[in-house]
Order: sequence, then structure tokens, then C-alpha cells
Amino acid sequence: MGATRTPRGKWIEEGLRALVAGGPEAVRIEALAQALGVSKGGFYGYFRNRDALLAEMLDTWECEVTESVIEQVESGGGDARARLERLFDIVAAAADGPVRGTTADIAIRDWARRDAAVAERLRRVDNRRVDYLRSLFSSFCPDEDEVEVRCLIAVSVRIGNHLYAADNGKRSRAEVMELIRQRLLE
Amino acid sequence: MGATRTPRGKWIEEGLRALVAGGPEAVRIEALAQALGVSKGGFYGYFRNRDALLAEMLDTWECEVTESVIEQVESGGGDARARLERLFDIVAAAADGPVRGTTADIAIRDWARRDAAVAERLRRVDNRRVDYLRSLFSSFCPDEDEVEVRCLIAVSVRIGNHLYAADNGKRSRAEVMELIRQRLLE
DNA sequence: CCCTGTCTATACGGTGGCGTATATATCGAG
DNA sequence: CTCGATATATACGCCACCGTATAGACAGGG
Repeated sequence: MGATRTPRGKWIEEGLRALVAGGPEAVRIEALAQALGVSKGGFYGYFRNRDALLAEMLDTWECEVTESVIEQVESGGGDARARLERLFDIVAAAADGPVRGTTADIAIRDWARRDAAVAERLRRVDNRRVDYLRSLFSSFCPDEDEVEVRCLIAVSVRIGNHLYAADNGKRSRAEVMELIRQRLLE
Repeated sequence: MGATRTPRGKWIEEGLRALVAGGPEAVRIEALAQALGVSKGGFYGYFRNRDALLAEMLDTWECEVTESVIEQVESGGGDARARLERLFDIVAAAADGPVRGTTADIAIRDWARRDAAVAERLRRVDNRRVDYLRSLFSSFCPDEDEVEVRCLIAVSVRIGNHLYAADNGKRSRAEVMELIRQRLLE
């Protein structure tokens, strides 16, 4: 039996990297092969075609960004505020981390604007995440409206932070983010 | 002199539509020609090549989303809160309006993630917008931190509203947006 | 009516990417 | 070492798109 030099996972990982860097159109099999230092010959042994790779990339992402993060937060214990702080830390750190996981979020959000199947997956993921977020805010926030407001602000600020290009005023972006974070935890 | 059946502006308009629908990769000359009911023959009479069209699309957008909106808000008079309300109304309405203008924002934000020249333009536009926003909030908000927080939340919620896919809880998305809007104007 | 300048349609070569077919390299089993 | 299975490289046909070149349609001036 020959050794698997470039296993399935490598193609998916490189595909996600390409997706982040250039959108779904940039996930080109020949380009991935070159990035992996091989030719595209072996690709079709693992995947039926390009669409199959895209689907598996989404599977990988969908799995990693929900269960994995929530488990990581829950495993640390503490009250709801402590968990929220941990969640914010993890999400903020993941933004600069390896490609697998949360980094692909923004690229997939944009992709979802143009592809119904992707939109459906994103809806599932966002629902799962906001349900968790809502449960945390609810445990120290009696007003339901307040909970919804904080959920929407928390998610939006995180998305906006990646897409908003303005230089900041006297406060750095990080400082303003920190101020908002404190208010969300009050 | 032959009549201009498909003037410059038509190509730009259709290009922006394609950009919104499918990102910059979807701005294909032959596709635009088909959408306009002509062949691509005339295109190269107006534009040197595809990149020239993309550049002019950005010019059009850059001009329309800053000066035009700010003028519209300022012309109505009233105090800062009244102007902010008008600004929010205009921006919310533009989201479902014709293609020219604010509709392209999200598509261009994502494009900017992958293209330095686009990012530079977006930075200019966002700075122009946040300067205006900051001036409005400042006029009834003495605390500078509070101003920065409100600016970032206002912009982020608007971006997030387009990219966030979750179904809402008991409150509809519009209701939560209205709650946030009220708080920003307090 | 014809001529001229402009706009448009069609045809072409070139390139890049997908998916397949076939040949070669590599590893483990016997 | 030989054999077979699997992974990879190479070569090919195909199609979509870009940009150009050339020919035709259309309006107004002489």
C-alpha cells in the first residue's frame, strides 16, 4: 500500500486558505496543487470534483466553529460572565490564528450572499452560536430586549471589525472594542 | 454620427449589479453585454479593458456614497439627533434600493479584503463617513469614549445586518435594530 | 443620394482552468 | 526481489473568457 503523501485534509486546509484569501472563485484545484507542492493528479482520487471539495470545506468549517468553540468555553467552568469573557478571548484570538476554524467566517459570510446552500449552512451555524450567546447573556440580564440587543451588537461588532476600514479617532480600534466588551458584560 | 445605444454609464451600472450579485470575478464583459442585450463589441470603445471598468465602477461608488448621502442629510436641517435619524433612514432605505450607491457597500468591503487598491478607497470612504458620524454624535455626547463606541456600533450593526444569518429570537431583527437605534440616539 | 464617422456584430487567437486517461513512482506483503 | 495496490505526474480535450481585428449598420452633412 502506498503512503498517502497528500491526504484529504491537506486539500481541505489549503482550500480554506484559498477561500479566505480570494473567495470561492479562488479555490482552483491546480492552484491548490501547486501550493501543496504536488500536481492535481491525486485530487480526483479523494474528491469527485471541485464542488465536492467546496462542500467538504464547509463541513469542516461548520463542525469546527460551533461545537469546538462552545466545548472549549464550557470546559473552563465559571459563571456566565467568565464564560463570555473566555468566548470573546477565543474568538478574538482565532482571528489571527491558523486557517482552520473561525478565520474563514467572513469569507463564508460573503459567499453565503450568493449561494443559497452556503446561506443555509451559515444560518444553522449562526443560530447555534446565537442560541449559546443568548443563554449566557440571559443568565445575568433579566430584560429580554436587552439580551437581544447585546447578542446583535456582539455579533455585529465582531463581523464589522473585519470589514470596517476607517482609521480610528483618538482611541485605537482595540481600545474601543475593549470599551464595548466591558459594556456587554455589565 | 451614430447614436450611442449603450453608453458608458450602462456598462458601469450593469457592472455594479454583477459585482453585488457575484463579486468582482462575476464582472465579466461578455456577461454584461448579454445582460444589456448587446455584444461586447462596443465595450472596448469605452474602456481600455476590464480593469478600467472596475476602476470606474469604484469611482462611481466612491462619489455616490459619500457626498451624495451627506448632502441629503444636511439639506434637511434640524439638530444632530434629527440628522442622525435621517441618516439612518436613508441608509436603511438604500439597502433595498437601486444598485447604484450604497447597495454595493458589502460587496466592495469583501473585495477590499483581497485588493489593496480597493482597500485604500474603502478606507477613504469609511473615514469620510465616520468623521461625519462622529461630528453628529459629539454634538450631544460629551464623553469622547461614548462617541467612539456609538460610531463603531452604528457602523458594525449596519454591516452585520447584511451578513448575519441567524433567525431571531422572540424579537424580530427589525425590532432589535430599532432598539439599538433608540439607544444610539439617547 | 452618397459619404463619413461612429457604434455594433461576428470571428479569431490566446490563456487558464476543469475533468479524464494513461503512464510512472513508491510502499508493503510474500 | 517481485508483485500488486495506491498515489502521483503528465498529457489531452473541452469550455469560458479576454482582447483584437474586421466587417456591417446607422445617422447626419454635402
